[in-house]
Amino acid sequence: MSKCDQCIVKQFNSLKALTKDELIRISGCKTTRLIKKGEVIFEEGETLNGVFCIKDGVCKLSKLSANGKDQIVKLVVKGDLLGQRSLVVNESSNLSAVALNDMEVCFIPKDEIINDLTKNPDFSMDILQQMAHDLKDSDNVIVNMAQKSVKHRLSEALLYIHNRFGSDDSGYLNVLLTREDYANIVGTATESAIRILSKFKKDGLISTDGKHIKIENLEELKRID
Amino acid sequence: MSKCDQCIVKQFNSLKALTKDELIRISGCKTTRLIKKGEVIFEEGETLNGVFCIKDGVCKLSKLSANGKDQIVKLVVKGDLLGQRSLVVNESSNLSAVALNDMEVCFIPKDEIINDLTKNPDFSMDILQQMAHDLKDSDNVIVNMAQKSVKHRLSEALLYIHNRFGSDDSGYLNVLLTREDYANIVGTATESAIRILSKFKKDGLISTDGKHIKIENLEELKRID
DNA sequence: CTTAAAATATGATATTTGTCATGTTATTGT
DNA sequence: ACAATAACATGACAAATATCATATTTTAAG
Repeated sequence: MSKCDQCIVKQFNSLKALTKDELIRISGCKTTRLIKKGEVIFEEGETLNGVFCIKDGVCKLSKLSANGKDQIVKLVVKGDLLGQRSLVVNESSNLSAVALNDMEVCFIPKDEIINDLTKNPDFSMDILQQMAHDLKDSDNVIVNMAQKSVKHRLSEALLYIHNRFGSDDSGYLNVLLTREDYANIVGTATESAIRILSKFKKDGLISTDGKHIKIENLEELKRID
Repeated sequence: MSKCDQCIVKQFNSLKALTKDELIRISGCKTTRLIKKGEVIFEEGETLNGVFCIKDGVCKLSKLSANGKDQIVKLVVKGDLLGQRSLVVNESSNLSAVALNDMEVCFIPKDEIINDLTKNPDFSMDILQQMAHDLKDSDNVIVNMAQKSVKHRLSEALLYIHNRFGSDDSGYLNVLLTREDYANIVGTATESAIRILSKFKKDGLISTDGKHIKIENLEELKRID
């Protein structure tokens, strides 16, 4: 069993605010789980019995809209926590989580987190700050959705993924998304996303190799509006 | 000077989690301010030196988009707190706040709130829960913006205002918004908002008297998509 | 009370985006 | 290796929405 107090991943989330003792206690009750690409971590409406700490991999958080389309609300990466929101308000999850590549996650039972939340002000303050930050991000997403064109949103999605997840040696984005995923991030029809990506390709802004996308002209891509 | 511990308004926000002593202390340092309709409470980018507790009135929280349009992100009412997010992360405000009618607000200095936040776990937990709730709301707004038509969003805006703020004796919505405000809530051009409201009126879903809007057929309005 | 400014309204038109159809190319399971 | 399925691609068209112009009505300032 790996030890949370020695885990580097916790540096990137609120668990860093826990004391050594608290981390050791959590080491004793956490479970580690390997999740395959495409696997569902939890579904919208499901009761979460704890939080997930992402040790490796990326997953998408989405919500089903009335029109039957999934809207991807957030991408969650190595280092992020998952499920705190639902846990804090003691509600079932408002989002579904699906792995975008093979993942390794640690599951920490609800009671442990609640316990730390009530007893360690550093921890609850860190969670609070993280949530305040998420809320600001959400405001920005709302404004983008409301005011920017699909083309603009898609260019920004590419730039976001480039900045957040980086690219491999050959310059291809590290996260593999289907065209449908891209459509579900920017909130458009899959065909529209495909068309716009084709246009970007034709204009030399990106190149593609199957699902792999490489940004060829970052500056021009930033200028899209 | 009015006493916070006897103020009914605090029941509706996180200040209810404060002890009587803490409330008395806050009574001593808070200032009350009357704000006229249309007046700016604070601007995007402005440093907030505390939080506002809305005693009466309504204001809009908006963010300026790159295209020069304001996007209204939230309506804040009597009983709500304003500015906690910025205060928690110690950042300048990401939103502007403008009064939609005459308001009465109490301003509580930053240090007092920070002090309570670190010393009273009930208070910080309440703030945390409120923020978790806001975050869920934001997710829903994102999905709506991304997946629903302008007409649908506008119908839902009317229903939201009806539910949240109610109507007067004659059935007119209690909050007066310009057509531009409606456009900025749903994220569309002012002309589009005007056109759709005209259509709603023609179809008997609403009636209008200047800026005053009355919902005439709630059920049909709910059916718009 | 009057006049300028702002808000509302509506037509004409352009642009953006969605939908449906259909074909091709990749992936996956056996 | 090979079907079956999913993903990608693209044309044709429809629908939604934005933009620009202009007129009318309402509101606010002096």
